[in-house]
Amino acid sequence: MPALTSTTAGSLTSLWDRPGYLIRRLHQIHVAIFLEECAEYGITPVQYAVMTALLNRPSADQVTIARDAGIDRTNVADVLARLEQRGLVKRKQSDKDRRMRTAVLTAEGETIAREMEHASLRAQDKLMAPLPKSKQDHLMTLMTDLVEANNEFSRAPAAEK
Amino acid sequence: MPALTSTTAGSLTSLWDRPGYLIRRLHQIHVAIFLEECAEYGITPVQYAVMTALLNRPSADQVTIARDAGIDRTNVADVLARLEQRGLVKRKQSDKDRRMRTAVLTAEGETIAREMEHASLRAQDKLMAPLPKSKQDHLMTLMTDLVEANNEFSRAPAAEK
DNA sequence: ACTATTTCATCAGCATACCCCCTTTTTATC
DNA sequence: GATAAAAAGGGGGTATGCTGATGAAATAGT
Repeated sequence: MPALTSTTAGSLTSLWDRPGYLIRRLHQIHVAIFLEECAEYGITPVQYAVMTALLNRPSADQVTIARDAGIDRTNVADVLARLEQRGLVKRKQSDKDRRMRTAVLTAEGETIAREMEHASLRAQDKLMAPLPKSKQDHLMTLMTDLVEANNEFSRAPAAEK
Repeated sequence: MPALTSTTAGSLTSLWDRPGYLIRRLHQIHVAIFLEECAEYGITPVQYAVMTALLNRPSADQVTIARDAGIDRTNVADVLARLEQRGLVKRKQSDKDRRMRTAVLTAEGETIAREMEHASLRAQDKLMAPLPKSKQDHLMTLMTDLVEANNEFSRAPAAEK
């Protein structure tokens, strides 16, 4: 570790030496850029993740969506409720297991999800632009390794790739 | 693993290829680990960032704290209110500028802030442990570069190191 | 078949994080 | 000195993310 320079008896640490700080700031920045680039759709990053999960696996139940998108179960229900209110998603009770509520994208929801790919790619590019391509790839690899290795520590452990 | 392969024309992207997804997950995981390691103190990562900022710069006003800690200024007010309620922080109106409310750590707040350094370092180590030291440093460098370069895009642009 | 456990969903509650708008106070400009 | 612009703080509102509790339904073990 970069050696948290202890200046006084109480070692005043710079926040910039803390991985948690950098991760939090990176998250803030990504959300800000995403919302800006996708403003015309009024869709948040998490909503987009849920819609992508539904694109890949239609009629999934909420637990499956949570695992696919790496989102907390209780939060998935809230997100789906908002998407349903906007007419982008339809939910119904499963016939096989009446505890489950499955969700599918509506025609409009699917259209938006597919259209948003361009905007979301713009947001990615804008976020990563300060790094040269090789370093972008390196960063992706490092983050992937870290997320995979620590996956179980989160309340919302994701399904594998 | 189920391998969500792209089945139709619409190039279904795996969430794992998106930097935003990895950053969000990394953030989730860090928060979870931090809360676990620091459970005895009942302090959140953001609260700890604010307390660190106050350790480095006592009697700062809320805007300065926001810039030091990289937190939205409306949020800083909420965080300070909670810390004040717990007796870890004291706020008062500035004499020089009566618009400002300055904050200082109480004796208890300062004690906790200093004691928590060990727990927070444990959390850092646990988060970064899956990577060898050299890659940890590399990741820190890449994240720092990205945050510095994109700093202005965030709603809460931080002060420089 | 019956009980015990697990699983899925929801609700209430707290903390973060941001937005917009408003009031108060300070500073800048004329 | 009056007025305009800027800055600090707050309130209200929305979305995310987690915890804990409750209830309903399915499954496992006996």
